[in-house]
Amino acid sequence: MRKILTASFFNRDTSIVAQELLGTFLVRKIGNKEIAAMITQTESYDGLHDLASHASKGRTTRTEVMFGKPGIFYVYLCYGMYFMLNVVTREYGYPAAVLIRGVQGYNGPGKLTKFFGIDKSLNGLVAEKSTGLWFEDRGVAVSKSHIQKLPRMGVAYAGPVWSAKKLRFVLLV
DNA sequence: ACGATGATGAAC
DNA sequence: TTCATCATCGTA
Repeated sequence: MRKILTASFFNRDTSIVAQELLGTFLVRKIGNKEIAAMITQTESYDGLHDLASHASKGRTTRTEVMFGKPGIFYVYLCYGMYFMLNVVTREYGYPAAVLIRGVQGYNGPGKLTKFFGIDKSLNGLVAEKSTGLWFEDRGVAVSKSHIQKLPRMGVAYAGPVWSAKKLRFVLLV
């Protein structure tokens, strides 16, 4: 079973999407080469009130895509070196996204984007086959007991309340 | 524990 | 136009 995830999958509660993304595959096609890896770690960033989210600063040139349609990519450069891959969730106009923090074999968001050849040119594009990067449900069953909930990483600046929230989801293998 | 390295947003 | 800040990683 191979089902490509579309807008209706992403147009839901952000932490539900973040959890259901675990066990699905991130697929990248460059030319006629196709690579895929199972997603094992995600983080949820939801709404203007979430101080850890870039969108908490409001609508800016950088955060604009987070207000966009569900199922588009939000890619940005971090620490001048690494690209971060996010997928926009919720309805158009509501700022929310899921950070793809790790796939099987490549933990760490900077490493996985390097491995998949992801850069800013994908920012704002729809996750579908024609883009060359999309999400696929390959029928891996993930039970709730195999999902670990932890605080998000590197978000101490968001203050004690928001940095403590368990919005990082890890798939136990 | 820390430096590399550059886009970003806010202040001036 | 300048400044502080950062959703990281590899080397110490």
